[in-house]
Amino acid sequence: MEAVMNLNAPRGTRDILPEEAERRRALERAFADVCERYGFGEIRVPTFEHTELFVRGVGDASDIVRKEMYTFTDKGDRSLTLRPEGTAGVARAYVEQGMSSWPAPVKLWYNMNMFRYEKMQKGRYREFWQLGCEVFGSDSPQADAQVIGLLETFFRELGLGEVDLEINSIGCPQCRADYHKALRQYYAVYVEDMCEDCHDRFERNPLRMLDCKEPYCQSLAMKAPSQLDYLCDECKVHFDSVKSYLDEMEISYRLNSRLVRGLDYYTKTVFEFVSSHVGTQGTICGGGRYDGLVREIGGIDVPGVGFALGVERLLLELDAQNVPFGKAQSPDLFIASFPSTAANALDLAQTLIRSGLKVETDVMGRSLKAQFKAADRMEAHYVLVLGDTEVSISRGKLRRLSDGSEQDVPLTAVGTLLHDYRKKRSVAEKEEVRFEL
RNA sequence: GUGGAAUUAGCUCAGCUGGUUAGAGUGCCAGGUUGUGGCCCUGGAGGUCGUGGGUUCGACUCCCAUAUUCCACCCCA
Repeated sequence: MEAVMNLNAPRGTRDILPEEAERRRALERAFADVCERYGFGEIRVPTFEHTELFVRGVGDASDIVRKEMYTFTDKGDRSLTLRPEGTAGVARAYVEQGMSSWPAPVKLWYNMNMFRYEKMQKGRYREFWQLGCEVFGSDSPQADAQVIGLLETFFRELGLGEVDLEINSIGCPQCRADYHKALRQYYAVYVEDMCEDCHDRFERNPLRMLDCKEPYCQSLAMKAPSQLDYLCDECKVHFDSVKSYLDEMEISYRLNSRLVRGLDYYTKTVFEFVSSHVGTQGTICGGGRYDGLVREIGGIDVPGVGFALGVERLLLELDAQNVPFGKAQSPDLFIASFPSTAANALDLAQTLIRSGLKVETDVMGRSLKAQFKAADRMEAHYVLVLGDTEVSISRGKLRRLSDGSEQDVPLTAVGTLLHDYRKKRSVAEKEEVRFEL
């Protein structure tokens, strides 16, 4: 009966250790910074919402709602669901907080964890993080172009290359209905011979038949009618404008008439940033316009456009492209001490750290030699040996680990010197030149 | 949800067709002069071989279950 404790993190969840946390923090900061420059404000919404919100918002035809939600009943007998995506919750907040009376457009960004009950693969987790933006209140193609522009800026500032932008328009409910009809008409004669999944898709969501991987289905998809030919005038003009704005901003994109979104709320513009490095989960970022969403969840008729960016996939991509990003900074100084000077070391470290430096001291009672090894391992820039002599004359030798050079300095000058060194380092880094001291 | 592969020291992995005290590299700790790192040398700690059953004289090696990961679908960030 006594079961052995399962020490594994639950399937699809993971521990984020300091090294990765550091990179994430850098990523999140960069994103927040770009968003603020584009005039977006941060929003944080609850981790769980009433299940009904996602069923209505994301759509009961979507896979997310049909089989991937973490739904539970609380003690008040309410059905709640851990958010599987961000937009529905943000849209709910928009309605509940009366943001429709704010000066339009309302531009929000978020950084939140999401939960989807899915089978694991690289770059696909049951708890994962998304960075996202939403623009409420503008039906202008300028808004579509601006969120894409924001992403382009973000990727550029990260130093990320080799991600492709794909765009498409899936029209509005009216012209999409026409297109669905046309698709069904086209597929009707073949459907018997198509794969099992496509039988289901034919009934539920014919758009999906277009990106089926089965050879036969794919051959049919090649000749299937294109959504773009069925766009109504308004949707067509909108899409053309989006494209021309992108052209104007010199953002390259690939038209993909078979690009579909997994969530039901999308209208008109849809887009993805894809990479070839993340395995089958090549989509790093997905987004689009969702003009019907706010009304669908019970608000007024407000247009919206936004995107969600997968943090784990972006990190994989940064790794794959060897983008140096968010590396922890090494200590400015390691203070080596002896039992008799431990207190002095702590005190000096305290002072220097308060001045803004990163300083390490030994708390393992190690030999001097071992302290040097430790300092070397953490790539400290300098080591100061603080022994009885140094304490009594208030001077010490500051040793630079990169070349072993030492200089004799008053202890009171150490802080200033190190700040000075640090400044020179950062300047050198910026100009990508070697610096001499 | 479907199909397949993997799981042995902190990490990356050996371990032949089941046979005595389970290995390497790396990392970690310590020593190689009594106050000085990176190289080198030596030593040490660390594994109930994912977990639970079963077959067997005997299982890390075979069988079953379960957990986790990975791959292909599905789908998505």
